[in-house]
Amino acid sequence: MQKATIYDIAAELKITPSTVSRALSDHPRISGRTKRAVREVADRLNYRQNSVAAALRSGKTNMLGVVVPTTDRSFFSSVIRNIEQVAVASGYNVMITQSNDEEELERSNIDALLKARVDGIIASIAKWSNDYSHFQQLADSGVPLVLFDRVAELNRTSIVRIDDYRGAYEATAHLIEQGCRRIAHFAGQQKLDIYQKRLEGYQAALREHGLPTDPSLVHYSNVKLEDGRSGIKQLMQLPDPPDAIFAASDYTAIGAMQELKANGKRIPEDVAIVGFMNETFTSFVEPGLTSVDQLSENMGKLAASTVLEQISSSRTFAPRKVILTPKLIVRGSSQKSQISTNGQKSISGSSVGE
Amino acid sequence: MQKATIYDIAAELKITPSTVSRALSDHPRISGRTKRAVREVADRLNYRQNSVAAALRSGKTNMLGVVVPTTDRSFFSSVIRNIEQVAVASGYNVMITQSNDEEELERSNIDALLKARVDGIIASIAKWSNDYSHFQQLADSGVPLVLFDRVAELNRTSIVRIDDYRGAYEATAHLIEQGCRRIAHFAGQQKLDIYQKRLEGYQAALREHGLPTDPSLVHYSNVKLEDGRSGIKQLMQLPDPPDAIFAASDYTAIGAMQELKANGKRIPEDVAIVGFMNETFTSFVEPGLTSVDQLSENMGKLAASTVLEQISSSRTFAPRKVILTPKLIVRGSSQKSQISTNGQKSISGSSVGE
DNA sequence: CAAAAAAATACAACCGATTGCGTCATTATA
DNA sequence: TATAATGACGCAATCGGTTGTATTTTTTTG
Repeated sequence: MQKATIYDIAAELKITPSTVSRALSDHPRISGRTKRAVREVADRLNYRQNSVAAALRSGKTNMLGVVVPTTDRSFFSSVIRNIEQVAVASGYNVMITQSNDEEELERSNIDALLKARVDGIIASIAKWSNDYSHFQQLADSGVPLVLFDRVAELNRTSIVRIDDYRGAYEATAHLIEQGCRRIAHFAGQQKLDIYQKRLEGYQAALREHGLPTDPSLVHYSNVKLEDGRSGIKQLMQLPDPPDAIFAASDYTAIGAMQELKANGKRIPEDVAIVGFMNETFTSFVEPGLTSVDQLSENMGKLAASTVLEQISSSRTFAPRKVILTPKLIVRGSSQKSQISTNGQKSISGSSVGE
Repeated sequence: MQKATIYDIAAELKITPSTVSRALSDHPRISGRTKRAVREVADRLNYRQNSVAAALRSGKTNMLGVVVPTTDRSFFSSVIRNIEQVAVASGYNVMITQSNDEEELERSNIDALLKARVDGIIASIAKWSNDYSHFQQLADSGVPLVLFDRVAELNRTSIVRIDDYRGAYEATAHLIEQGCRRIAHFAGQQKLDIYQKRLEGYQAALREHGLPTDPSLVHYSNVKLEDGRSGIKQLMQLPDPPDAIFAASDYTAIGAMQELKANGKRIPEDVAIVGFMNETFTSFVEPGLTSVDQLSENMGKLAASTVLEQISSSRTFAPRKVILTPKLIVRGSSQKSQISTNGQKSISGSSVGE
């Protein structure tokens, strides 16, 4: 039993395929009687439109391509989840590809998406990509492109990100408010803009609160859990060890927390900690890890709606920069003064502009 | 600047599109000289095959469809990650859809995948699906179908799952070995086979170790975190409260852990806990949560390779049942006797059969 | 009731590859 | 040298819809 086509329906009703096609898409110039008849037969034959054929002729696949470093980090999977929801609501499907943070895979993923003729692409740049020419080419070739979180300033490219600077600033300021005076920073790959901004926000907060910015308190790494542990080992050997840590990633923060505990340090009394990302587990550890929430849901939804807009207004579209204001979720790991007991105090807000 | 087609290449070289097509696909009956010339022009024109057109003609899209309840649970996102890896290695792309555990969305997702003419489908059944006819139809219509984790026994359908019974049995037996005698079970929706099997494994372990199976110790829920908390509240009011919990989900286990701590109970001394799923956070909480690992990586890889095989051996394929043996990851939450200090003791193995 | 206007449907090209088969040019064989 | 056997490529149909335009049918109008 082959799949039914519009030709089968047309033959059965002794009308032409074009009429069937129009009837199915509710074209105004087809009579109600014909439409009903067509739908009836279509149902009976279990007809399902062949989107491949439709895409070939119409030039629209109704597919969105997504390139992320990996799907199994809760931040990315949450973004994906929300992209998919928005896409489906607009009749689009989503193709997911992973770069494993490698430039080569990133390139070949883009290639595959281009071959599949997706209508638009949403991506977050691989950690080890040195060169963004593949993205720039993409954008220049007219494919709507939206970068999120790990972005780069490219022509014809929209961006959805959080204000990393501000997130870092607020996190650091929060630690200062809690009475911390020697605050260390676990920084990420400075190649990525997000980690640069976080470092800058951290430094600015120190300066504006009249604290010195001691370079020996900044520890650079790949922000994995182990990096947090080794970072602490180093820092604790300083003549004047830190009384707080602001980590650019929750994983590093957790590693730091584990190592500190192993050394008998109390958190937050001896060392307060703030992470970044607000991963699921932050609320499960003890004490709860204060963290900067990246608004993955909004990010996914905005990335999707932006690329959809860009698709529909094809030529005349001005790339959009959306910068969300992250939200500091305060938990036990940083709360020296017991101001609130519910364990969640937050600064928030979000802005969309230029 | 329009996208280049094989016609453009053909025109430039004064040969026919069919020759170009064959040259690009390295057809043996095209001369090396022509192939080189074609590739050179293709590169220069930045040609990229239009897979939509190729798919229409050849009847193969080289796309796999995936239906999961959600992408933002680490188990599913890990499976997805591995599916994608295997798929890409074989020249396939992956379309992801989410059912949100709803039957209606699950149906419409399948519909979308069918319209897109994916070559095969990998799915994990939605929690609230009462009726699996949409999957059976799918399989009957000849689309290669592989179900994983949350499976159902359907015709023409391959299955990749873990031995939930055994996982539960080992988990429970482990608790018994640790000296626990009143072991409660936080069970999931019995509609789903996986939760039934876990309950059965739990009961079997009790029986075979000469322990009574007390129905009041089994608490049914949707296995969310809150269900763990409320479950504990109930159980602790029993005249003879449990000294151990085997939860069908890590989330419930965490909830239980939190509630127990809030009541001043020590873990594992007063109450030992074992979860199921081995989510990332299990190693971050304190004490570490002993859990049954579901081998998400293997599951993803096997699901993908199975559906790929099924695609290539289309007609003659006998559905395969793959049952993986889960692995109990022992951590602090269940370790009363301090046998090993590394915090990880495990039973393991994996079998492929039937 | 004939002509004009509107409504409904038919015709046919097209999207960009793939592929079975036919054809011509070479080379090998007798 | 005539003929068979290869090799290399061209021809044209095809996949299943979509869509601009032509045509027929129906309704409206004078």
